[in-house]
Amino acid sequence: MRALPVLVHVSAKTNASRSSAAVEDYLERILELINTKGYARVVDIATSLDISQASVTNMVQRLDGEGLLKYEKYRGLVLTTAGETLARNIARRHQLLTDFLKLLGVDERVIEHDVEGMEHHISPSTLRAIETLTAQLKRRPALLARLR
Amino acid sequence: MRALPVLVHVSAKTNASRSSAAVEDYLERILELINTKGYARVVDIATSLDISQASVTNMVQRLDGEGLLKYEKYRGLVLTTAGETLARNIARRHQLLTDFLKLLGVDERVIEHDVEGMEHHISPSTLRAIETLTAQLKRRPALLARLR
DNA sequence: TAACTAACTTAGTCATGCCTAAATTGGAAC
DNA sequence: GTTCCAATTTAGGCATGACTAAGTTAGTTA
Repeated sequence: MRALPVLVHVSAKTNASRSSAAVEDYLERILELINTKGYARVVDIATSLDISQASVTNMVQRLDGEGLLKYEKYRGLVLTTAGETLARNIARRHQLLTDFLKLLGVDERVIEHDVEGMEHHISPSTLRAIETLTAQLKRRPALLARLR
Repeated sequence: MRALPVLVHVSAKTNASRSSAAVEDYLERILELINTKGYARVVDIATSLDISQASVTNMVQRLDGEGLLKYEKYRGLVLTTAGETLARNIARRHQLLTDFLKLLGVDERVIEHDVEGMEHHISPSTLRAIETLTAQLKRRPALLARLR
């Protein structure tokens, strides 16, 4: 009697768990819209990200397929628990990076540009390191003064 | 007699001057290969970047078109002055970011991954700020010790 | 309830940057 | 000089994520 074959190491990462930069941008903005306006329609997302409504419809359908939000044609969308958790993490990362660069005296416009580019490529451990550094810097005004 | 119309602010950025992440990756690696092996063939670049030779041929032809290197079919390539200058700047940025994260105690593997992702999105002014910060940190062992 | 219109969806296209498979080139060895 | 073969190029394709144009939906207003 042979042992049954066993699936070793069943994908620790599901398809949905590795999100692209575009997916992260959408989720981040959707959460922000919901927090400020109370809702996020296709047209709101499109305006906010400065892309076409058609592109947003496509992506929103995809995010629904990935279980990050619930979407009903013509009716609107809400983030799922998974989607909201992910969006919050993305937003937090964005905020931490912004705070860090602010501390260094980088110009606001440049901060926005750079953070939007960088944020999708920063690992949790790097983020933690920057968080720690930021905290330490905040209590060293003398050092901060030297950074300009 | 009317004044002639004048073109104000003639594009400070030529087409070639805004390089994509892919272009930067290629230039960076080509310079590195030339510095270590003395040359950079299509096959070397392909192996080093872990992409196909066909893709490298395409990109190399494009970089030639953009004036960043001189390429002769089947014969090889050399960086132009513009290409080498750009490549050096990219390499320097890469090094600065690596040094910075090293100082924070981030794991080498993570540094490599994150720097490769981030480097294409960092403005000169942000880079300068990080450079200054790194220099200051280097002379504060007590503070550095706290970052772990 | 019929028309209007903002919001939305569908269909088809494009650029980037990668791929594989199938030629082609040219230097080395015979 | 032929043959061989590693390096290279060409041709054709694919995924992502954007676009425009054209058609659909549904809430509002007359």
